[in-house]
Amino acid sequence: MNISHAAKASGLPAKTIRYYEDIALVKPGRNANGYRDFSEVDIHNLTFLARARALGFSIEDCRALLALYTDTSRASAEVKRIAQDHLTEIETKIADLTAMRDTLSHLVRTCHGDDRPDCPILTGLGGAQHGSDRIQK
Amino acid sequence: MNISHAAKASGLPAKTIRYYEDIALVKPGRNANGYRDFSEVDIHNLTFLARARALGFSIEDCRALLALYTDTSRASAEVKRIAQDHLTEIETKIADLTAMRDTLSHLVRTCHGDDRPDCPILTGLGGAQHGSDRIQK
DNA sequence: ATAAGGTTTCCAGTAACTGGAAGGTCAACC
DNA sequence: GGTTGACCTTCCAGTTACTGGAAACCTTAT
Repeated sequence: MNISHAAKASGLPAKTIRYYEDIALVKPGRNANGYRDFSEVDIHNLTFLARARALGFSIEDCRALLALYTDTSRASAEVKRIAQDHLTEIETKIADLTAMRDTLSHLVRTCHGDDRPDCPILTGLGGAQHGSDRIQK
Repeated sequence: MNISHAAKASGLPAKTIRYYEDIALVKPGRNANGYRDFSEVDIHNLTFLARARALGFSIEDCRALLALYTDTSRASAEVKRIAQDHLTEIETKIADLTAMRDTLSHLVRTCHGDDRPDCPILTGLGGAQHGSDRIQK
């Protein structure tokens, strides 16, 4: 299976697959002509990686998860720990973004957005801090 | 005002302030000894930048906002457009992360997390797609 | 023979810093 | 005057996870 086929099967761009080989996440074989040759297992691993990345796991987390995935004697505790840590990270990000959104949407709502120079958004960013206009660090 | 003072006043690390000078976001003066010398306006702009960055605006957005900020004849419409675009981005990110969180927290909940090798998280990532275990791209 | 469409490697760039090295400066203390 | 310690300077490299592009090779069809 050549790389474009592997790309289609896994949903990852060919460039990304080459990169994953570079950093030793996958180790496809090679044909006589030098082209990469992906086995079913390679495709399966790439699909695994695509899913884990879609869930926001870092490459290093993916490397660990993939190692655990192929080790049938692993304990699920280790996997759960990685996933739980990542879940906590995601929840922190959601909280941060939600706070940003609340502040920003308030600023946007109060800005008339016409051709007048007066702008509560810039005033808010510029340091006029009072009441709900305050921007948290 | 030297850089460590500016850092304290703006809440930005000194390294970041030097970087902002590098990319021409601020242009502090220099003392005879070569040390940077920050004016009140510089500090004010740094504080503006710190706030805008805390709201997740990109550096290039910050550059545009800062230019609009110092241009008292600007139209608020342009500012509102940048802010609204950014707000939309943030909302997209929140939605993406929320979807990740939902999938991942489901997987984490179903994993017993002990020393047994059986693990629904890995099974979910590995391609067993049925019902609510399916992972969205 | 050549053209189109694969594939290969390698190099550079992205965003926004951050760490570290090597060296200059300043204020205080002995 | 010398030395220590805390500043400051510049510059270079590394981070994350790719992505774009160039130059060149392979395959298949016309």
